[in-house]
Amino acid sequence: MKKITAQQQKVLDCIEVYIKETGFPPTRLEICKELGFKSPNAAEMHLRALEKKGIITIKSGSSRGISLNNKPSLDGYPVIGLVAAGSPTLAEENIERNINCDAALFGSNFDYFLKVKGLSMIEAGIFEDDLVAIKKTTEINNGDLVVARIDDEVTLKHFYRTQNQIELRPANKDYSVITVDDSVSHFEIEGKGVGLLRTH
Amino acid sequence: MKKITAQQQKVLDCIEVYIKETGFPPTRLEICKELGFKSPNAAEMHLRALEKKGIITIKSGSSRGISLNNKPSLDGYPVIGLVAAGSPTLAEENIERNINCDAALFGSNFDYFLKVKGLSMIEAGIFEDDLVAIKKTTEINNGDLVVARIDDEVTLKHFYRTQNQIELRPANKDYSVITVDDSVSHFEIEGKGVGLLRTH
DNA sequence: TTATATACTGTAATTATATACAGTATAAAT
DNA sequence: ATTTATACTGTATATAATTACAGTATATAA
Repeated sequence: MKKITAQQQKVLDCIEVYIKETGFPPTRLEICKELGFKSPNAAEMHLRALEKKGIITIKSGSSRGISLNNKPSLDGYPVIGLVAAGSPTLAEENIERNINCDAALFGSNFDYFLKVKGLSMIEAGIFEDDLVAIKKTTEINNGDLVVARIDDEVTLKHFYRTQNQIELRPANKDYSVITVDDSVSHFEIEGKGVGLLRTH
Repeated sequence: MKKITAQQQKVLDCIEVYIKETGFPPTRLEICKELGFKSPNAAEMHLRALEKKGIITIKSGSSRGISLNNKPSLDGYPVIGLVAAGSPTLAEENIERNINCDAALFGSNFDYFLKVKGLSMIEAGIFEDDLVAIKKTTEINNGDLVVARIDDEVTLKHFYRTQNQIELRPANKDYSVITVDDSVSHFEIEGKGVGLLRTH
């Protein structure tokens, strides 16, 4: 993101405050009135600059057609979509969006949401595109829902430790159990599922 | 809050979706285009009705001057456990606890959480003690997850309207379809499931 | 029976708004 | 030394948008 000038920041703040108070964005003239400009073109130029810098989007020809592109929700939780091979789960590139909610929404606190891919946990009531709230921890008990990394691939399964090996069990009879053994060069528990969020 | 008609609900939903997608409210003509009306006055009249009922506020003379009055409830969203026979779902005695979260957690806004009893929706990934986010509305499409009241009993099922009857279908082959017919003295749709919350 | 509310079509006027164009001025970058 | 970006004023105009008014039709309430 490019640097923003002091005046552009003022205009941006003005838009944010206006939306917060009214529920819709201001017009050029309203921005001028608020900031003391005498020409609508003053606002127009700042809006163009902000758009060029990718901070807002202006829908041409529409009144009040300003949308804010920044949703950095300070206290939101990141939604992790597909994890690119080799990148840390929480890397910027894997964050799909942010969700604002209470830290205690699922009893214990958590760190991020993982968006479920595939149907391997369907019998546990975990469907594709469901969001599983993940708490970063390596304290795992048998039967826990875990996020594990196996050879640069991230997977969500039930964890079971038997006498001398670790099993990652799907909840779908069409999938097979993953056994962590010598054929696996890298294995790591990233965290534990503490909750689930689904939008119908 | 006064009762809202089906058409007014459509207009309200349309506004909510539009704001969610663009960041600013629609014009009368945009509402018409979305809902198939041919006169801007159709939208105007619905907006006036919604304003009269206190659901929206219209800033006169402003383009796109629509604000939603839906307030993020101060002490969170109620979790409804067992609904006592004869009592309104949201009656004090049925509220188990309150959950603090964003109104837009599930895309559209919602009114309360219903705690799931029994296994009748298990094949839809809805387990016992899951919390289903319910939006109070009577606008239902086939296949929607609905909260229905049948003879003072509240149930969560999939809604299907066939030629001449209404069916409430469970998502569990061990349960049978409920057919709404003459044997039912009272039937009412209370709302629609828009999301799900589960704590592991 | 007569209102009153819902649910629209269709037209038109007024005003709200975006946006182009012509300037002025200053500071930083090339 | 000349361009380029910032930071505006001031005017004008096409069009976006609200909103009034005149109808039609149906259902429900008083």
